[in-house]
Amino acid sequence: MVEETASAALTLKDIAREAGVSLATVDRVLHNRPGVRPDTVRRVQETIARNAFQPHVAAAELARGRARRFAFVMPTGANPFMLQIQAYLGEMSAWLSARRLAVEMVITDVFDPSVLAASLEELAGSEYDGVAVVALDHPSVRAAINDIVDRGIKVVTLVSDVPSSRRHHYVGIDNIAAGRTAGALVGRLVGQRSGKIAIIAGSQGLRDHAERIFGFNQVMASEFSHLDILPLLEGRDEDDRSQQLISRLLGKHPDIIGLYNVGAGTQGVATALTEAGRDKQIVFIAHDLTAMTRRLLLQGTLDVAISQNPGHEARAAVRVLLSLARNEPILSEQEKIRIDILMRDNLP
Amino acid sequence: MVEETASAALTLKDIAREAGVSLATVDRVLHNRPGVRPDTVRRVQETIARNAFQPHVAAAELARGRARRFAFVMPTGANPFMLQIQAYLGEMSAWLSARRLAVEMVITDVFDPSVLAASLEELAGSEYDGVAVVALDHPSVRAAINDIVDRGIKVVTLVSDVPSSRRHHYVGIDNIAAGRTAGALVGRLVGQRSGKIAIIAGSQGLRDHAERIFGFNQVMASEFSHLDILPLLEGRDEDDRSQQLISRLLGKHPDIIGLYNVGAGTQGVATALTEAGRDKQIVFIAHDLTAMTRRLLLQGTLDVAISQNPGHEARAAVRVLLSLARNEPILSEQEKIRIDILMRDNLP
DNA sequence: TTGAAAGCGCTAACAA
DNA sequence: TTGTTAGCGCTTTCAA
Repeated sequence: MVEETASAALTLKDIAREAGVSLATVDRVLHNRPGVRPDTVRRVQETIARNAFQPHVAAAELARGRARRFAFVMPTGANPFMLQIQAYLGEMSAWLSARRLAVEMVITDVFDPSVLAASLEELAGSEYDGVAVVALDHPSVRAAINDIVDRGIKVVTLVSDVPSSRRHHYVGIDNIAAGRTAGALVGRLVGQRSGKIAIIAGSQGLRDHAERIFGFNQVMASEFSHLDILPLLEGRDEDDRSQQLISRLLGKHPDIIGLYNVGAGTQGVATALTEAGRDKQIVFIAHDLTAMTRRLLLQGTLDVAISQNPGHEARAAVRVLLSLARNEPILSEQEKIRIDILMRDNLP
Repeated sequence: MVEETASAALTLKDIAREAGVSLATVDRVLHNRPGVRPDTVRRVQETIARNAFQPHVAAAELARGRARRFAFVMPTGANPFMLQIQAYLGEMSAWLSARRLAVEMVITDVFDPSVLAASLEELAGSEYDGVAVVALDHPSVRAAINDIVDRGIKVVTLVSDVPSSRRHHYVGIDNIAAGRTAGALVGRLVGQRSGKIAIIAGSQGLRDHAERIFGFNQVMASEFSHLDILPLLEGRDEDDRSQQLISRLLGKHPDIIGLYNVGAGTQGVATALTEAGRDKQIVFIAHDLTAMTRRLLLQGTLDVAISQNPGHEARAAVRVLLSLARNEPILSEQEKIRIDILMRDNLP
């Protein structure tokens, strides 16, 4: 039994002939370009629809000539997750250049709203077809994003969103759901035991951290209200500071049974746990898969890493920008970033 | 700070000029076609390498003219996971036809080795550029796959592998690791409690089921040896039969605390659990995300669904076949199928 | 408001 | 063994 899923190949010429116009006119209609009588537009559109005509992307890309240029605005510093995204973009270079796509990195301090906004404003005046940006949610950043959009450049926010802007797409996870997932896992994995749960974040000022904390607390309050949540610590995503804070906390509370690290600094937290000799008794959940969290998972110090796939995010951002630039529909199911639960046995 | 990742665009013509040969010769070398002096081959290859030349895929695709045809050999019957894969292929139809790719379904009884082998042999004589097949691991199937490969057709196994064949690629998960993941989750989620663990599969004869059982037992024996694993039940992936078997088992053992369903029939198992009023006390883990398992997760009957993303598998199979057909490298990180752990809060 | 025509960078058939 | 050349199906001037 054989079933067809794709049909024979019509071309622009076929449509032109059937609609009784020239190639150029069909092209104009296809791209909503001006200079065609409404009447003609309708006739051509009908012909296109009637034949379910799909223009050949390869031909379009070739005829276009000009290469597409995308800019990725990424943070300075050694954040391993961001470095992984950049690494995957690097690995795509052959794929990109075979398609005449150019991806350029713009490294800037995304945590300073005025610096980020300035970098973005610069891009607004540039020749880019699209921009992916790890965006801080701040009014001046929002304004800068809207400026870029107004210039006809496609914009996707990456990892961190600015929902109030007019960006075309967000590539990243739902951080509230990620926090809820962490909460559910802590609650489930501590089992019947009762005791205290510690939570440490980089800073409550970071939107993604705040959202994760919100989701976490939501679940703890509604489903595990017998557990005692300790006040939030802020480790600024630094190992040393996180280690000190957790060491002190462990000293004060001998009955901690669960620990959630919302941001970075996981190595510091892990060190505090092992030094106190309590890494096996305390359920420890953190974010992101790096060489370090992988090692901690394998040795059992870390119970679960909640992560988003950096390779997928990198590729999804490129694909979405490309689809937007080509005015193609986006395969939204494909581009949705999942919240991965990684344990020792399903490590990729 | 701006960093380039892709370079300016050379063309075949540039390479031809620099190597002192014609377009056609460069093309021959590029595709390892015969009829070029070894000497010339080397010179051209050096020029290509020196310039890191990447031929423009769009131009190649366009010049080639002929559309590529892929066949997907999928099982008869109403297996929801397989239907989801087919559905995602359907959703890709605009994407496919814009690239002049044709995907055709060949529905056959993949569980009968002779029927499957016969279907495959038929494809060997066909005009397909590539075949994706949900393959039973059996000598005659292996032989049929090798025949197809010998005809120059690209083959990927989908969901279920035949590692001993010469298929070009496998798109699916590591089922041993999936079983291990299930074991680790059951063991962790039952907590301090001690009691019995039930396990039911479709059939031990199915390779993926056998592998999952193997992985599950491995983890239970090494890490949760205090738990008592009951003998394996075989529900033939049918709801009714699974329900009966589990009902009887629950009646016999009041101290069951965990239950792992390796294959389909999850609805039957869930019904047995709820009818016995024990769905909240027993940790229940099953496979695949469907409307039904989603509902069971949300209502708390099912604790975890271990799944592989059918949309990703469908797209990965197409992309891999396409890359193979074009002799492009495969982005292996992208095409690797992950073992997803899905709980209520990270449902996609 | 519409159409004609010259490519884009390859592939493949044919010629030399 | 190598080269020449006519397209592939679009986009984009330029002309009408």
